[in-house]
Amino acid sequence: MPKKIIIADDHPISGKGMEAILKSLGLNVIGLHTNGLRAFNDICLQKPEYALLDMQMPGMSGLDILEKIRAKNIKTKIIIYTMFTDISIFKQAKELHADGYLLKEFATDDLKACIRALEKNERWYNPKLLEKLNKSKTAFSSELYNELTLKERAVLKCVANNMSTKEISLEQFISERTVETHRRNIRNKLNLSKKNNALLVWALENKEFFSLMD
Amino acid sequence: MPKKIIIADDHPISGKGMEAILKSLGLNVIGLHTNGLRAFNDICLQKPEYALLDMQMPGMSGLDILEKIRAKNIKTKIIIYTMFTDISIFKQAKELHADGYLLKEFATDDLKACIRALEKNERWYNPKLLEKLNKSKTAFSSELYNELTLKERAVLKCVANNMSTKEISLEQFISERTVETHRRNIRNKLNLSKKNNALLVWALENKEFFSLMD
DNA sequence: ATGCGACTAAGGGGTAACCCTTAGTTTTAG
DNA sequence: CTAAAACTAAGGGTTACCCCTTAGTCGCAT
Repeated sequence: MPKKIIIADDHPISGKGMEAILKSLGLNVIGLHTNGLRAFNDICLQKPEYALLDMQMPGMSGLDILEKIRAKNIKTKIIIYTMFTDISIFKQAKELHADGYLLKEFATDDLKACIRALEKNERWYNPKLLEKLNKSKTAFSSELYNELTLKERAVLKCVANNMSTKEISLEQFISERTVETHRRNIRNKLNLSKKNNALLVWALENKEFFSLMD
Repeated sequence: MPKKIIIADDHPISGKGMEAILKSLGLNVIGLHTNGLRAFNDICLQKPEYALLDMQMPGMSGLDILEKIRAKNIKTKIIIYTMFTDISIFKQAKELHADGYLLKEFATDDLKACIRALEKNERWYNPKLLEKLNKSKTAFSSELYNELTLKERAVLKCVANNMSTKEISLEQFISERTVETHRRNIRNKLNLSKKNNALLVWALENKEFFSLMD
């Protein structure tokens, strides 16, 4: 007996495409929604084996549905898919134990691989995203950040705004030489690589975390 | 007669805090929810003058609620607030014509200013975010990006990984001089400033958008 | 009082990323 | 077939960032 699946996609065309691929994989598409809330209700009602959910939907995102389905202890396996490689959404989906995570652009191949995995009771995530998540171990360490002195933090914030040493020296009322000293001390304290611009890259990537601290 | 307001905040403590501030501003808090969906239903039912919505909520984010309220033509003025200064969420909220946008850390002052503005039928957004949005005229423009040639896009991706000109030349099998030429052409096509590292900064900030394109 | 940490500053030198221009070769489109 | 793009490469120069080291002043705590 073919497995049942419900699709939720904001974009009707993309949804139809998914439906076609799933049918070609021998699945029984029993629902196709463009609205998150309706998809959620339908999943609760029909409890299909799988649900394929777009992230970008008005009302209720795929992630929202995933969370609520998990909370209700429904055993439908949830596959999330997105347009973009936003690592934070992927992280959330992983934490909520999504059963699959696909990228739209690789829909065909990803779907095949994912369905195969799900049938073996395995999870399947787009390998590009897994790799990306792995690489992003430049994670913010508040312990290291806390070792910075006040002046160093001020300089760091300037760096995060891509200010030059000269600009920083003017804003902070210190000489350019002093700014350079601070820069070096910051890099050392944060154990950054000796690559060029390593501090700038770190500052930009961790801006959100310290831009509002202190 | 005091204006009515409904609050939605994932975090009960933060919600209580908001409630206290709003009361001190003479508002009538008629609802306090920790769940997006319930808050949404309550707003539909009671149609208060204002709604104050947290972005981080399970089920339905403040943005989701904003969108659905607008779609239903309910005249409740929506104030969104967030913990972080994520510019993309702010942008979305602006596009959906949120009536207010606050940052949690400045809750007290922001709320006062915002309510005052709303009473004059004006919108109010946290000035820090407005400034940030303004500064980020480095915003991603797919039109401009589409003007880049294939080789230029390849080089841009390398830049976004903080690869040096030498490293790029080795990976792309071209001379360092050629990489430099590409870099300059990219900068010109994207209208980037002549600041040092402007390309690197742009590449890092827009990585998400082009990292998986083509 | 002394000694540590923070902050300041500088000398002297290296490399990477930018600036401007010119120009040859290939590919593609009219 | 020819002209416009795209891709390649280089000459020659400036600036900014980064390296290492030394060193003075200030405030605070043992």
